[in-house]
Amino acid sequence: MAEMKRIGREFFERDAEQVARELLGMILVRKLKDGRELRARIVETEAYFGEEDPASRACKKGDLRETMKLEGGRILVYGVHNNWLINFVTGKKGDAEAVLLRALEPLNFQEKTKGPGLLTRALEIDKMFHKKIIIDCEEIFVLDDGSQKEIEVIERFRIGVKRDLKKPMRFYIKDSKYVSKK
DNA sequence: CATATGATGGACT
DNA sequence: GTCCATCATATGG
Repeated sequence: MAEMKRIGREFFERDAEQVARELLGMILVRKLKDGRELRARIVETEAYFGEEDPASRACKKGDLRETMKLEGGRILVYGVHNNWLINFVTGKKGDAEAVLLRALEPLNFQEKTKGPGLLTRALEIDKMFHKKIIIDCEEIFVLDDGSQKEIEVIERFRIGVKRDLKKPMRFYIKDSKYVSKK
């Protein structure tokens, strides 16, 4: 078994695209109140930016933009169509950037996780986590087991957005059965 | 307080 | 691929 390393602040304080790519293959750990520990591999992510990104909710002023401007490593949760979506804020303080978690591969549990709204339900993530810091959070964090180097990354345009950027900002693990959409 | 708005999911063609 | 139920949130008065 490869060494399990917990991801720190430096990892998140970089460009959203870079973080979105490198998050693939890593393990998201969620400790529930009842003691159960859910583990899932991150298989699909999307990068979002600020004012210059027409698909980002941070292109308009408000709490979403302010949260995305915080330092890398913050958790951002917001609701749409009665689903909670979880993001990790990336970049330095002042940069409006974040990475959306779109799909997970469950490792030790059996719930639907093929989609951003489904995975938050499976992991019991809600607005309580908004603005928390993932670096030293006991209830949720990310582990690197070193499997990332064996992964082949596919690039696609983002899903469900009206206007996208010129460059694909959605990334997923090739051949994963748990990707939300090919 | 009123109301517009989806970074969705699931059902259906 | 298209349609749409549904509801927390953001924003403005």
